Amino acid sequence: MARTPTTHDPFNAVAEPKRRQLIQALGSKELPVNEIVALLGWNQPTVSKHLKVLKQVGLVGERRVGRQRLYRVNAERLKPIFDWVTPFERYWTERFERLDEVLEQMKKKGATT
Amino acid sequence: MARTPTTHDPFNAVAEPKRRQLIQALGSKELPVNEIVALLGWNQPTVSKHLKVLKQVGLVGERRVGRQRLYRVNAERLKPIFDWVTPFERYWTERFERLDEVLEQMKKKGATT
DNA sequence: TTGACATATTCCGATATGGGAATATAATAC
DNA sequence: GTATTATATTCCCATATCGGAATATGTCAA
Repeated sequence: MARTPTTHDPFNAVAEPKRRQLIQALGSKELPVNEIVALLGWNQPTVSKHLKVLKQVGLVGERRVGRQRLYRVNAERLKPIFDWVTPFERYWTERFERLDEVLEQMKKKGATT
Repeated sequence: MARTPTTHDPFNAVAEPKRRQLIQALGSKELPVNEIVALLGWNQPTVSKHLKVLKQVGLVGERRVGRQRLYRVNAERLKPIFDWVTPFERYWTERFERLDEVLEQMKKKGATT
């Protein structure tokens, strides 16, 4: 067996740095390939190919208008990644402060020291 | 050029489903290869190989104790993924409710209608 | 039609992957 | 030293990948 295909799921699609850039560049805007090319400075086939992968995984949507194809991010498809990684947030965030908060609350309630 | 190597960054390392399972299985525990094998039901070389990749990217740490090697997750290395994906949360979460909250607040302040 | 513009596809090659099977290394016990 | 346990490494192979260059498709305009 080989590596999991890039089109298998959002995790694999987004492993490619350029594909992440692409998604970020799009943001909430809807852009024609044209402008993406200008924006990122890659050559057109490169952009089209990456868009194809992203479309196959459902990470972007496509709308045809005249000779153009307008692409937009389909953010919901990123949720699996978010959901998988979020539980680990507590290990690097100072949101251990939540614990501190609780302790602070208890102090207040207990009033005198 | 070929695909970005799995050992290049957390994104690529975690693209492999088994590697995600592995990380989840470890959680905050520290386990010897032994138990990981039992826990996941894969064969030992498979586990070792995946651990190797994860270690190279810094996603797990290793501690030697006797003949065993205890592995633990290095959660901070997941932060880049979290940071990249988090900005998109607003597109699928009902935390648009934040907006609603604000509007609600304004209503209250403005009192009458 | 012909041409120009917008985008997609094909062909190529170098490269790494992940699994299985077998084997190597390391550490402890006897 | 020898056996045993714990883990890592090597070899092999089918399979995708990404980029570049060239080319194909599609749509509008004159």
